[in-house]
Amino acid sequence: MVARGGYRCIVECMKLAMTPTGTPNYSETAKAGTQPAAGAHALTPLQPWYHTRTHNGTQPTARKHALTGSIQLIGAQKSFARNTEIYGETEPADYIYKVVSGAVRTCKWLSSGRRQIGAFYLPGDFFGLAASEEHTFSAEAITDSTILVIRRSAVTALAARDCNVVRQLYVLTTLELERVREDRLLLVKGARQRVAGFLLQMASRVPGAKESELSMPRQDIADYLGLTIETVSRTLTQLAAASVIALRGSRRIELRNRNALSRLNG
Amino acid sequence: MVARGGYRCIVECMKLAMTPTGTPNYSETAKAGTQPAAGAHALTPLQPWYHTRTHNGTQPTARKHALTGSIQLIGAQKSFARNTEIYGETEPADYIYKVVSGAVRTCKWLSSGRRQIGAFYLPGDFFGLAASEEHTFSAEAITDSTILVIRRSAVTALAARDCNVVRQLYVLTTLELERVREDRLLLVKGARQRVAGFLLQMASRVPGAKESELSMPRQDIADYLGLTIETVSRTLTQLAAASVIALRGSRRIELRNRNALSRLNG
DNA sequence: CGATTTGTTGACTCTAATCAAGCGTAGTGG
DNA sequence: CCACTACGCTTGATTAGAGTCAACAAATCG
Repeated sequence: MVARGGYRCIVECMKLAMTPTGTPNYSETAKAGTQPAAGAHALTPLQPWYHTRTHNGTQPTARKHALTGSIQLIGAQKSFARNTEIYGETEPADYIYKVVSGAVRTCKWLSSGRRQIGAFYLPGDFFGLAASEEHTFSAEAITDSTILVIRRSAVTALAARDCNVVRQLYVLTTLELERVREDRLLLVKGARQRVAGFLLQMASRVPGAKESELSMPRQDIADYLGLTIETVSRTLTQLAAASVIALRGSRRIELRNRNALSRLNG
Repeated sequence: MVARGGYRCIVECMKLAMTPTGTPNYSETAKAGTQPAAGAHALTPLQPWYHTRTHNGTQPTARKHALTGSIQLIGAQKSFARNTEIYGETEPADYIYKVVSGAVRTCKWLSSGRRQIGAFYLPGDFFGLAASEEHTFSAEAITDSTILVIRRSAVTALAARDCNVVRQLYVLTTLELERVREDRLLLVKGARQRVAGFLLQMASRVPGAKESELSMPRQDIADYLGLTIETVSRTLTQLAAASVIALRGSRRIELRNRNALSRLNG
């Protein structure tokens, strides 16, 4: 293993490109999916795009609305075990993905040996929406996950016929852009602020309230925030000492004082 | 003035919202623009989206191709003096913008009094493409600039009729997303790496080669990289001492050894 | 149950922030 | 035209904060 905390389990059989038939041999068992009312939102009308606020995480489910309906139907579900690669950093971007259950991280290896995590994706989130024909990040399952895998060419074909598909892709990308921009701000702050911001971010994305179940280990948080695992651990301990949060086992964190967190994040 | 290096020149007459006629009273003098062949790219066909590589800055002009043609025509040019605000952080996002000449920064004020710069925009670049109906960053002219100002509602109307417009917006946003993602990586590295990465980034974006004319002052670079002005200055001095770069006046920097910079950036 | 991974804590180091002068150029007015 | 001022930039000394190395504790897995 090259560096601490990294996984490179290259499971060849999971690579998605080029099955003989042109269609991946995934079990098409159409499970209902965990997210509520998939397909219920039909095609968004034109004007309301700009009214889909993400902003301060006040609408945690905003990203889950778009690209439902038709696109959902052309995908196939696939299971990925913990720490297995969904796609590699330089693989052709032939598919787009949607998390049905579990959690996914996208990451990149810096030549320094450090791993950087680009984003976390939770149930309902799309990922793999790349600009180029090659991925610039790799994607890995954090926990055992079920992923909806959608052929990009199918989406493209759909888009050629149905303009609303393009529109939905646009909305999706725009929201992601907004999120990444906001996210970038985290990294210019101190360790306490980064951790505080991260906790708020995650809390705003899960439907449940106070008790936040983080699906990722400390190392992932560290690599996401550009900190070391030690600093993350220490900071969490500090926050717990100040009873801003409470640690209930390593993955379960209760936010006892969001205002204090927001103030820190400021 | 609140903090060092900040400008908040709120020139009311420059605010873009709500002129009585519904059209801003900008001089419609259709200057040819500085970028070559604006409008020459017509409407991009469907498939080639994914072949528009940005990747390692090998195609610095990639972002300048899209959204030409029809959309260009519905905009009006407007001049902004150095350090004036183009739009504010919470203003309604009624317009989108394209840099014709000059340079623009988008920024945000953190409650700590620090200013964070989100991005720099150079001639040919679009900015103000927000997801929500309100801007989350403000935009300011770094130098005296000419900006193409386009009513968002006009774009929306166009998009309703012409599907290709949506497609172009999508491409534009996708490229921006890719860029921001890449950019985020810079901020997890050390000071030397950040500065090196920044220099390469800027160099890849201007058409000319070795001699890079940075349009922004040190403070802007610092706020962009999440460093202090002192650290930026010191780092540049160091790089110059190692003759990786050469400083010719504070804004003019020659890259003498790109390989070394890339290695640093890695 | 032992073995291995994952998380916490401590001591020390090193990098970048902070505080504080000093320099150089550009612009202004006598 | 030159002195004066202002601003942007550089440099130095010190400090705070995160990284590193190392040991240990806790949780998880087979």
